[in-house]
Amino acid sequence: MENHIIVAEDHPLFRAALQTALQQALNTPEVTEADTIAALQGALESDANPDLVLLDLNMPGAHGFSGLLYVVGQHPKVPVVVISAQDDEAVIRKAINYGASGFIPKSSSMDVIKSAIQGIINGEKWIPDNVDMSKEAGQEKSEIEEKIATLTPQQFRVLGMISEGMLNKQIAWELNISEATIKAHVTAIFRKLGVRSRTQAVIALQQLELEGSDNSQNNQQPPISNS
Amino acid sequence: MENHIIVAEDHPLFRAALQTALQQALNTPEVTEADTIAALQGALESDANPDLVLLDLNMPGAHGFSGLLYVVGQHPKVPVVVISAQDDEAVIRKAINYGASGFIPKSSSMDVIKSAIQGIINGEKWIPDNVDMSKEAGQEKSEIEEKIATLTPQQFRVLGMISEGMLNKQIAWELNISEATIKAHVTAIFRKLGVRSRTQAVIALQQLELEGSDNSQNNQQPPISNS
DNA sequence: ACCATTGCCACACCATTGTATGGGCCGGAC
DNA sequence: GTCCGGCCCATACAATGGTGTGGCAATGGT
Repeated sequence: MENHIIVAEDHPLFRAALQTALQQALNTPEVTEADTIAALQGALESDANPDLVLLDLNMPGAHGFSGLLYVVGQHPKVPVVVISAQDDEAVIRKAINYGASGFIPKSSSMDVIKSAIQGIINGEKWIPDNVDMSKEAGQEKSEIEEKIATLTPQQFRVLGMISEGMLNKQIAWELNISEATIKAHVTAIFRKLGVRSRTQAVIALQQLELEGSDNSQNNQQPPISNS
Repeated sequence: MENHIIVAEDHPLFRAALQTALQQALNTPEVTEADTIAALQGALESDANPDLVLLDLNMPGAHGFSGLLYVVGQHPKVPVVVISAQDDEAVIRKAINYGASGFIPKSSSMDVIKSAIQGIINGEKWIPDNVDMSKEAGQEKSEIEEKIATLTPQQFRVLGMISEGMLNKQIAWELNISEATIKAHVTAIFRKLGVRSRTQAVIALQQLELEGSDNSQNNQQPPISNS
């Protein structure tokens, strides 16, 4: 069988390793590589129904889970496997809750990666088995996450550039479209995100990244008793 | 002896607990409380030479280590003890490298806190003893961190408000000064940070928070099999 | 006492941002 | 087919953002 796989992975070495794993795990797969979120978007526009997307978190152009949220938001039918160097239980659970079909830690061995890919291609879920997915399975997406998933591809690109500090003028030049159009996109993005300035937009995006790092002082009162 | 201590801590319960610890650890200390970075700044302007500052990370008005950086930048002689719910080794080492005189995890018992305070008042350093500070002791501050330390108190306040998405006009109203003055501050801040827009300024600030969470692929186990 | 430095402030001026309105071109869904 | 929605573009306008210039007061070194 011929499978089309999109590999969205920043690090060239690891991308090559994934290539090898795919060649061995599948029969003559057709692999498209993407090293940025923009490239991933391009690949999904060429073929909106790949059999699988391997997605690294923390790619250039994305922040935290925003890349995953975008893909599952725009292409709900496409199975996405998250590949990440971070393998906290919280990160894994979050990825699955946001619609990923699986999670493969970068520390996995080649054999593990191969079997994971084969399983997922056949419609299974796949996660490291030392993770307990049962508890708290029913988390919801936060506000901002749902909103990001409603952005159109172009809007998502523009938002990414805004959150890199670029001016409307620069974005227009980079995308080869007029500044007037950029402004139109920007206004649309603000409406969807519920903010009123580009500064607030990048602040909203930061929230995304911090949410995973859990923690802290939710309700932990001081452990003090005293004399 | 009369000691003047500033307690900068957001959570009221914990602030009260620290009060108790201070009363017991020291002889009739004079304690000033601050629940925001702005309040801490005010306290430091009233008395620029307190004997000790207890500083919680993640206070309203600060982001990550920016509060610590500001205090040590503007008041290098004042000993600062960081108090935090996060007690990762990386966070602790970072705090010390940025000029903190000690680190007290929020999970510490009352006795530990008392002895820590007593030690630091006497000029010692104090860190949890399960942390190995020897390795990599000579880290340097990153670009952005050094820059933040050069901000004036007012500039620091303004930067904090910018990174909360406020307009110049709103900031002016909040600080009871004219918008023109805010703009002057903003321009000065940008120069010091090396950025050209408020958006880039908040992006620069995010870098600060992410730097600690590094660690990436230190996992070499291939511990997986599958679903 | 003098000067240099630094923070604070205000006015004038230009650049950027954000919105509204209106239009044209597609491709997919009904 | 028609309708809808994304994408593109333009004009005009109001608001906000950012800089240059200069003035004032306080500080600290000489």
